[in-house]
Amino acid sequence: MTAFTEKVINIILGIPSGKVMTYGQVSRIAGSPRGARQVVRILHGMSHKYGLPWHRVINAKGQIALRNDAAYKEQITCLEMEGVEVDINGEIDLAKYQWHPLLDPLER
DNA sequence: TGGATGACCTTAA
DNA sequence: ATTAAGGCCATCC
Repeated sequence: MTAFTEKVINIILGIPSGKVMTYGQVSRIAGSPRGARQVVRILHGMSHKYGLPWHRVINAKGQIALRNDAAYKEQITCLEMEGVEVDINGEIDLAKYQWHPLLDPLER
């Protein structure tokens, strides 16, 4: 387990209900500008074991990155249950629901 | 065009 | 076999 992974996990765990974050944002805060894919990997692979709120992490477009899988619908259900308005196409209003963890010098 | 993004695939322990 | 870390490149705007 690397510091990067821990950071990512910590960030994800820090996302409150009703809020979401993007891969790029998480990866940037974690310290890797190009590490979005690792965030993806961590979510996909480790969330299952660690019980991370993977459903609160979406892509930078404000949409569900998943396809029409069961997980896709599951994520929408979870998000709506938390109060996040999810469009029929899986689009989420980042302006309202994107979570800003701390003051990030790297972000923005 | 160029830059940012990514729900994977591969290798290592 | 399982679990974790790492990355480069195609795709979209």
